[in-house]
Amino acid sequence: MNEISVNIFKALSDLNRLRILKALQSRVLCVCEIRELIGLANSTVSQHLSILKECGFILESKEGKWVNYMINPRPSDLRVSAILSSLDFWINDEDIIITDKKKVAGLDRKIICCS
Amino acid sequence: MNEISVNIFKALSDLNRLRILKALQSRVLCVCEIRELIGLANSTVSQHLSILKECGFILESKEGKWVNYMINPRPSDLRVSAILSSLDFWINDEDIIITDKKKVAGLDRKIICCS
DNA sequence: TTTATATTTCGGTATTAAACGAAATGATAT
DNA sequence: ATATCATTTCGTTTAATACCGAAATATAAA
Repeated sequence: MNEISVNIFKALSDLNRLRILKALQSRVLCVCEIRELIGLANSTVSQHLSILKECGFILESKEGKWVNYMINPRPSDLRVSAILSSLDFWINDEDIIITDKKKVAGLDRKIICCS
Repeated sequence: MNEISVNIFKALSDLNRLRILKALQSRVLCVCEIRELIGLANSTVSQHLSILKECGFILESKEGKWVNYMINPRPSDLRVSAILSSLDFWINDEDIIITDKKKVAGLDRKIICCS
């Protein structure tokens, strides 16, 4: 990855991307589930995910027709891993993120998708 | 300041602001000196400084007709102080920042200003 | 193979942020 | 008080980013 510092901060400079990172801290999510949580179009969510992926914050893995996204457990960039290993320190004061946390538990892709 | 996380990352998501932070790591600078280093208009530099100041990254102090800017030695936000106390860890891979470091030493407000 | 579902890519619009110069402000010196 | 210089604020233009819907792609099921 070898991202330059400004790109790392740019990736973190959008509230919706911070919401996604924090949601993925709870568990693996597919695009549909994230769209449901955040309330943006699928295509927009996909775009945000690709920015986070590009910097090494998250990984994707295919499972049938779904694409699962998860926090990268072993980022090559030390700054990215520093952020990820202390996510609660860096991101904790936005009301919406606290609300999201509760909602993530109730998300079920069997219900959300296929609609 | 009690800044929310996304604002902190937004403040860091511009290369010119990172350049300013790193330059202030070397020493206190006035707006003219920073304008000379970065190559932007005074008004633009002033705007960048106010964004960094708003988040608590830097402090200003007036000295005659000059306004000196410096790294905030005691930021109230833990995230801001975490960034500032490890600036070399967070910001170190942009070529221009390495170039800037050499130039800062040669800046002299007596020569730069008053022109 | 056709159909259905999930995701990504593309093209375009809307919002946000960066940049400038000019005018206004603040401070010092004449 | 007037002039000068550093800085900030204001109004505007330009560039970057966020967003959407439609079309394209990929996988799975019928």
